[in-house]
Amino acid sequence: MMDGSKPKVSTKSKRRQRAPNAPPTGEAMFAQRAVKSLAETLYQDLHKSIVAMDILPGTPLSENEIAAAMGVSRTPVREAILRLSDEKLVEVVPKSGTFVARIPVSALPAAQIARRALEIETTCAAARRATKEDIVALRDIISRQYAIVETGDNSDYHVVDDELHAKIAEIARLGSLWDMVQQVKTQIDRCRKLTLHDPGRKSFVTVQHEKVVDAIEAGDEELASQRMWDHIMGLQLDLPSMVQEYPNYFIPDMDLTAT
Amino acid sequence: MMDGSKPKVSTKSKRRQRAPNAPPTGEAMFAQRAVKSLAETLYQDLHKSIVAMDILPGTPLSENEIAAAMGVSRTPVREAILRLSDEKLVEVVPKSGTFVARIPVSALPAAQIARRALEIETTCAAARRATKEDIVALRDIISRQYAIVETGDNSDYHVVDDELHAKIAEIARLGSLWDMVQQVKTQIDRCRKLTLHDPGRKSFVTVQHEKVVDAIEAGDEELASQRMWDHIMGLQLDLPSMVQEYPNYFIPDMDLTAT
DNA sequence: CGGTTTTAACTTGTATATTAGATATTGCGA
DNA sequence: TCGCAATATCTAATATACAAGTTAAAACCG
Repeated sequence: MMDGSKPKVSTKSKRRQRAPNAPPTGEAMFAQRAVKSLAETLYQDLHKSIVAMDILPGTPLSENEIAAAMGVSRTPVREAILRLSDEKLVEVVPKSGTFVARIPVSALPAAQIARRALEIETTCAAARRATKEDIVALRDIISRQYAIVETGDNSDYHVVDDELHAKIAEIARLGSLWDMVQQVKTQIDRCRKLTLHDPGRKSFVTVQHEKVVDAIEAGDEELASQRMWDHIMGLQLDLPSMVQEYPNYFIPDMDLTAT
Repeated sequence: MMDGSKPKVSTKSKRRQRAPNAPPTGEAMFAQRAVKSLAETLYQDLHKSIVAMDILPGTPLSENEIAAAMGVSRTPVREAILRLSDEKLVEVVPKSGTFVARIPVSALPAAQIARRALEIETTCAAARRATKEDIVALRDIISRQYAIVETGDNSDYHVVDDELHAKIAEIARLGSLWDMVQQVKTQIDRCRKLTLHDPGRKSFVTVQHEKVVDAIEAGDEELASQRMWDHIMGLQLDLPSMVQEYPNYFIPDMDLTAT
């Protein structure tokens, strides 16, 4: 590199210099992320698999294996795993191994409480702000839920369920609260995959949804939040028996006999 | 790679084989993370600098520059930046640059609401569970706050402030809620750095803290949460004037004239 | 001199190589 | 057979190298 064959005079060394405190000006800022990075894709895939309990807690995840299996290098795999580690979906043990995270028992009641608090707030705000168009959108989602209940197709119900909650948050202009709910909800979702679901429950839940929307339409904050409360509290996990049945999937960091 | 010069007979290929669904058994699991990884250190440093507004929104962050300055490779720097990106503290524009994130205006009211909801929940639970020892610990923190108020040392007050809220969450056995609060609080904290603080305010806040603790000691959920509400709502940011004064530090993704 | 094109230097994204630590197996000695 | 030490081979952590894309300044042209 020390050769003297520079085409002309050395071009004054400093070329591109961005002014300090200059936000990006180029067009890349507006790109719609047409191509997801490999790391992003891998992250989404792994996230989905872990939350769906397709990969069970405790399962070793090898960066090398995944990289080889997906035909990419370790770097994007690693970046995906680090993100999952921040979300407590994998446990990285330095120099030793990476494992699908076991579910910390203590996180489950806390998650339920946090979710309840956030969704109540969201529901109240939605009841205050909802327009006629918003109500139409909500009822559309509910009708799609009823359609799924009819067909009995299990897989898609929770997606539309989430869609409703997301829409309520959007109406409340509190989308970021729904993002938080989604985060805390993941461990609960993983638990739910461990239990068989009452087939009549989906119908029951949809009716609950409808009642919430009724109250939002009426602008009755109190009633709407009460109904949302009932809806969320309706999901009760039998922790002790679950932990007993699948001890390897949990971190028993809480006394289950206590409150 | 196709050579046939394997040293001996291939040693039965499979050696170390970890049983499926086997959580880690080694001692590394219990290591107290004696040595923080470079990535972790860099993350903490950058996080601190950004939240303290030592690095202003819009400032370009070059992975190469940081790596060179710290005498490490790009890899740990990159991992730190990716984490900050997940927390919305930096904006990464692919193939273009990385910048200290501007503050999304819409996130601020939402953060306030989320924080309020979570801390109310925490305070109620703490009022139910607090023991005599817990109250002693809380009062100790408050006395340290008063000490800081006396000296007028600005820098450490917010640390002890956070300590109190963290302790309340710990008493409530809802530490994870405090973790969530800390996350949403960061953008608010960055804003607060932009405004001069009333020197009498610290004293006022400490009195509020004391009143909250009084209510917790009395086991009065209602009163405690009411006082916590007042305490949290006492912090009002004058968004319009802040955005006007520092337009480059904000993303104006919300109509400030509306509610 | 103004507008356009070229181009080189900068960016992050990904791939590969090296390093250092953890651990299950192995082999040895009692 | 049991306990223990040696070691091979796994792991994640870090370093380096390369590729693909962006952008601002320089070169060119009118």
